Amino acid sequence: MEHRIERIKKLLHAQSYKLTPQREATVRVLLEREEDHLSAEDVYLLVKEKAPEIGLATVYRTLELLSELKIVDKINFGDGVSRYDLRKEGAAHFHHHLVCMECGTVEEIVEDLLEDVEKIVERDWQFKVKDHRLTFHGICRKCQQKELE
Amino acid sequence: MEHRIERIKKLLHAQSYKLTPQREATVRVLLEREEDHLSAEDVYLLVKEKAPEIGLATVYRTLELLSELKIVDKINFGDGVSRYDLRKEGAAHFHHHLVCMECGTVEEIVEDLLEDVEKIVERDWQFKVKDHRLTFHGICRKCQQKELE
DNA sequence: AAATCAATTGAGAATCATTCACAAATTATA
DNA sequence: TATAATTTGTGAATGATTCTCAATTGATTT
Repeated sequence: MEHRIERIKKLLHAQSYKLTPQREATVRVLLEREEDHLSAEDVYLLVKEKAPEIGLATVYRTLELLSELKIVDKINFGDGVSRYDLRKEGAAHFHHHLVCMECGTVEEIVEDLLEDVEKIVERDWQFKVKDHRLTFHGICRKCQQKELE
Repeated sequence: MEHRIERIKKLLHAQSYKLTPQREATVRVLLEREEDHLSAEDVYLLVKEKAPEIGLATVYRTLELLSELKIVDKINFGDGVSRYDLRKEGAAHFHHHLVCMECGTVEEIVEDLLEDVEKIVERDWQFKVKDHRLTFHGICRKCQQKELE
């Protein structure tokens, strides 16, 4: 954990940003809840537990900054909120998501899976791919089992 | 065009919804601007040209309805607006998008491309895929050429 | 065609997420 | 420690979307 904070600190410093206590608290929340897909509001409430004086705008600003530095990815599952997701250590690409239409659970897929597709897109559309967003909507394992009962 | 309106009319009637003049005007705008990715506001302004009395809320309601009936897909490219995109005739799946990070242009890919990936997801994650969203972010052909100049 | 009932509409208010403005506080640096 | 630049908290402002509700429309039955 500390190691990852250090790395993020360096990334910020490289662009002459500071890792203020507020930013650190925000990053810690993201690290602790890495599996989740927190909205800015969610993050705000969790950070408030560590640093009650923090303001919502600061959380937004921090998330925006981390997003620009590609430390987190901003995603949108279609409910009117942006969610923020830490990039995996050293991952070149954004990971994928499985959103269950029944229960709303979001699973992550870290595997790339899109290498071939990207090659086709680059070749046939002459589009230089820098990043991607892939989300599957469907029924998760648990809900499939429930349906059988 | 008339043929597609008829088809949509039937889809609505099948769920006992009416194709009111306002809804028809909205659908016509979507058909005429099929290549674009219009926001609700965009649609509103265009519909207003045909039917000046229409209200913004009605456009939102219509788009929401068409979205539920899977006649249009609601997408979000990360600027705070939802965009609405007509499904291709008879397409089982949503098409993909190429968003240029330079100029913001959005190209469409109608080809499936994800068949193999979906098989893997269904097999390895036991997730029953119903739909997907795939967007590539990168540099379009035109902007690549500009960079060389 | 008139009566009826539910669906739909327009207008504006309300809500919600996000951004902005700005004075005060903090930080790194000289 | 003084200085300058960043960052912060607060509350107000914005912008997209939804809600409320009375009025209108549309289909259906007589």
